[in-house]
Formats: sequence, C-alpha cells, structure tokens
Amino acid sequence: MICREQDLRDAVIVICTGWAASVVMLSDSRRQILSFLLPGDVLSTPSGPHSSVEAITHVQWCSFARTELKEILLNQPHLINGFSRARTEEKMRADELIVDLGRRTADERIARLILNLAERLAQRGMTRAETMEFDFPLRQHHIADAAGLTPVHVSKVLTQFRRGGLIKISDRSLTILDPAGLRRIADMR
Amino acid sequence: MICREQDLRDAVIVICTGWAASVVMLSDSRRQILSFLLPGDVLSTPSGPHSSVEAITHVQWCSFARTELKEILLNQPHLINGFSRARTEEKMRADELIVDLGRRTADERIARLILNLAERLAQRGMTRAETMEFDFPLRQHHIADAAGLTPVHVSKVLTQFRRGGLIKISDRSLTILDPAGLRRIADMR
DNA sequence: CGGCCCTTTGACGGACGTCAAATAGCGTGG
DNA sequence: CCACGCTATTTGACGTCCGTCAAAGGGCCG
Repeated sequence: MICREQDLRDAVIVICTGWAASVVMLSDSRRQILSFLLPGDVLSTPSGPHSSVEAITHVQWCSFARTELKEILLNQPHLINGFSRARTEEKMRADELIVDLGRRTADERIARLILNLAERLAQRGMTRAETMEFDFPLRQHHIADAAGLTPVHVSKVLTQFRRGGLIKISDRSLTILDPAGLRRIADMR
Repeated sequence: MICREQDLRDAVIVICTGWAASVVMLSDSRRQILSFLLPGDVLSTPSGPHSSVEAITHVQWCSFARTELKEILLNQPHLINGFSRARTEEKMRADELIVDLGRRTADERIARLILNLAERLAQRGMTRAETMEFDFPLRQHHIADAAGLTPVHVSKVLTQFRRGGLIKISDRSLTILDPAGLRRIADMR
C-alpha cells in the first residue's frame, strides 16, 4: 500500500494512474496529508522526516533518481521549464493549504478541497456530466487528514453539505449539485 | 512598508538585511503569514493571489526579473544547484508549516516557531550567548498570523512560557532559557 | 452468518476565539 | 519634562467550533 518511504530524498515520483497522497505522520497517531497526487502529478520535492507516499486507489507510477534526472535536465535544458513549472505548482498548492489550515473553518476547508479536486480532475479530462461528476475514491479519514480535522467532524460537514443539496456522494463518485453554493462556502467569510 | 505586490510573479526576491514576511490576505481581515524571510532568504516561488511581502524591520533586498534569471542560469548551469536548493528548502518549510497548522496545538506551534527562528538565525551567526539569545522584532500579531491563532491567544501562551521559565522576551530580544523544555513542548504529544 | 471497516449521530468536553477593559510602551508636541 | 494619543500587550469572562467518546447502523467479503 505504501509506494515509498522517505527516501524520496533520492527520487522524483510521477503518478501515471490512480490517486495517491503525500503523508506526514507524527509520533502519536496524528497524520497530515500534504497533497493528493493525481495522474500526471510530479512529487519533485523531498518531504521532511516521517513522510511517505501512500496509494489511495491502485496506482501506477514512475520514479527517477535525482542524479539521473539532473543529467537529463543538463543535457536537454528545454525540459527544465516543465520541471520548474511542476515545482512552482507544488509550492503554490502548499501555500494555499497553509492558508486553509491556518485561517479557514472546517466547512471552507472541505468545500475548497472538493472544488480543487474537481478542477484538477477537469483539467485532466477525468470528469463527467459537464465536469461536475467524478470518481471519488477518498475515504472520510483522507479528507480529515488533508483538512486537519477528525473523521467524525468531516462526516458531519459532508452530511450537512448533502442535506443542503450542495453535493451528492454515492458509489465512490461525487457530484457537485450546486457549484455556486459550494463556491460561496469556499470563498466566503 | 510593503516591499512587493503580487507581481512577484515576475521577480525573485532576495533578502539582504532585516526581517520580512510573505503574507496572504483574505477578503475579510484574516491574514496568514506563509514564511518569515531572514537575511539570505530567497523568495523564489510566486505566491497566489492577494499575497505580498511585508517588511517587519527595515529591510534591504534585491529583486531579479525571472526572465533575466532564467538566462543567467542557462549560461551558468553551476548556479542552478543553489537556486534549486533554495526552492527545495522553501517547499520543505511550507510542508512543515502545513503539519503544524493541521495537526499541532497552539503551544506546539509557537514553541516550534521560536525554535525554528533560533535555528535559522544561528545558521546565519545572528545569535548571541551560546546561540540562545537573538533579536526578536516580531509583534505578537506576527506570531498569530504565522501560527494561525489570534493575538490574544498568543499572548496567553507566551506568558505561560515565560512563567514556566522557558523563554524571556525583553527589549525586542528573545532568550531561550530552557531549550530542552521548549523542545519537549514542540515535539511532544 | 459474522467480522471488519466505514459512516452516522448524539452527548459532552476542551482548545481557542471574541469581547471588553485595564495596563504598558512609545513617540510627538507642547 | 510632562501630557497626550496611539498601538501593543495582558487579563478575565464567556462563547463557539471542533474533538472525544460511545453506540448504532451499513456495506463488503469471507
């Protein structure tokens, strides 16, 4: 189930198929998900201690040794741009997550998580029904670990969203029924 | 007081002198500090919307146009390593902050913030008295915005630290009186 | 049928936020 | 040198959001 130990110090990982998560574990049982990794995503930066990459669905991935990669990039400098863009996007996502965790409520965090995933999946052509329905393999504990919450509270917020007619979840698939409403929650306050 | 608007899209900033902060502001008055910038620090990644770099003390800095920088790096590939390391460190700090904000208590966050700053200042030779005393220009609202807390709560935690004999703050200077105790709070739970 | 994990729900508690008032610094101008 | 006005910090009372604990379904697979 675990793709890699913290020895992604020496490797860059590219997800080809499926969903994965970059996870940090603390001494007790607390966990924090740094990012969800979708097909095409690059994990270019070594994460700190006690971090790993965990598969959420079945995953296919590639792994490049950093030394190797450095040579490739030196020989073919036109590839640097793409790699640099991947790192930039990683960092910008991390910065957004910092703001979410530092300054937003549980409802905002979860709404934004859903909208972010929807957008990233849409970019990859992995959505259906006018981009508002998509495969959703996450368990609530994944959402909890990504949003800095407990599974119990995630459950409460999600059922509240469901009762508000904002989303529908069934059969490992999520539908955004009221995009405007969800965005209002995500941006507001 | 503000060094740069969000048009650090086009520039890379290097701090030469003083303390600064990379800040994101939300629609209401909520603020989140992404990182404190010390002398020698590089802000290589464009932060998202509503972000800026604010001076905390008097600051001297350099700014490189990205296009320019790209040329320099293409012509002198041996400089790429250093730039890449700066980006990696930025990302690792961001990841640590994500874990702090997502999964740690107020005490842990503040203890870790203090220890992190102490370590970074020690690396720069900016500490005194066996590396446990250093200039500390931060206001409590800076700490609050960095740790995702309110200034009121920061005040309570800091006086608790002071009463516990862990730190001493006076005259814009901070002394870590009990490094082991502070580290115990920072790592624990 | 029987475990096992996931999710839901409710009662309760705790960490942190909000509000408000008092105090302390600190620069400015008289 | 002192009066003042501003901002930062401290402190306490109280409220809220989210966590904890526990119990009760559901879904899935052997």
